Amino acid sequence: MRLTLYTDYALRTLIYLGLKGDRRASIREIAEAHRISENHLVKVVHRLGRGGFVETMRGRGGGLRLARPAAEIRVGDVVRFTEEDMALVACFQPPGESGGCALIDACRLQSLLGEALAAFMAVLDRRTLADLLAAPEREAVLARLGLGPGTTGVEAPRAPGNGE
Amino acid sequence: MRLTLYTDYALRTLIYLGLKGDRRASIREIAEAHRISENHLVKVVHRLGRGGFVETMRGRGGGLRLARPAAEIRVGDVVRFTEEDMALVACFQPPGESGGCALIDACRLQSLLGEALAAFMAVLDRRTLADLLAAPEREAVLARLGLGPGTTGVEAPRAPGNGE
DNA sequence: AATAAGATGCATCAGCAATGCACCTTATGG
DNA sequence: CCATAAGGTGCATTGCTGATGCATCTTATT
Repeated sequence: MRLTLYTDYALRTLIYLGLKGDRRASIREIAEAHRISENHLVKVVHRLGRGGFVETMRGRGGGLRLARPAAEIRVGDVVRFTEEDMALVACFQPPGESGGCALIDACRLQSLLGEALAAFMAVLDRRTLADLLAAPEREAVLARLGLGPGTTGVEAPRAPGNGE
Repeated sequence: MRLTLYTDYALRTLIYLGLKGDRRASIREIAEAHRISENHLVKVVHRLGRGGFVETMRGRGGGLRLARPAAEIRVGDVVRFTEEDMALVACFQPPGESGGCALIDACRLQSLLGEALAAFMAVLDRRTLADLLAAPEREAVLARLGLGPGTTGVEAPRAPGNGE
């Protein structure tokens, strides 16, 4: 029972962007900060863009940014969006000659697992990205990522006309 | 986010044994009924045996049986036992030179996912195998599996001296 | 003994997540 | 208007590991 790395990367990217505030970040920057595959991250970011979670901008000086305030991005929505297969078990196909679960009607397993999954998601739906950022060690991590108040070492100057 | 087939088979095996009551079933019989790999099922059953969920008996006339009444087998315990990896996300390794999540201290993701997982398991812990067997269509499935009152076609006669 | 069951270890297969690569599109800046 | 820096897109490849198959052993019944 695991979430895919895809979802993992998506959440980490959103957290990174949340920490960064209104400044844009490039995919490369995020990939290097987390030491993950840039190629893979490209796809994650793209999908997050199409899902309305981040706002991407092409071309020079482009990059990405949260499309909405962190407090309005529910963790559950992100997981639901990035995690494709939430089936938990195979149990497809009606019973018959070509395989399939012979118990399908009798066993309440499907509904039980569905109920459990709902409970899982309910917890994630109660929290937003903002909750994930509200940690006591926030300052230390900002510094470690080079995102501190001084913002040294990161070549992403405050975008003009985007002051919040 | 999926459970392994391993867990799936384990649950289906227990359901089958629960439907069969005090009569023993062979691995082959269960594999054929569900049209799944006998080889794989062998390992599942063995593990269920070592976990105290089923009682196996070697040799002629052997087979397996629930080790405890269905009402005393909690679904959550089965899943916990058969599903090895309940980590959900990678996020291991402390931050440092050799990879690892740089956000590890700041992000509350770990604890949030842990909370969600607990909610998931709590639902499964509220139900026992007996609950999974209590379906209205029970009779129909018994017949389909050849486990009906007549027990025709299954060469597993009522074991002597095991009347409950 | 013969046979029918489970026990066990090892080899192999296969699906798919993960990654890499090539190339395209878009935008900014000089 | 070209160079460059960003993201967009599709396809090829890799690699992990769950899943499967095979061979052989042990145990128990008849």
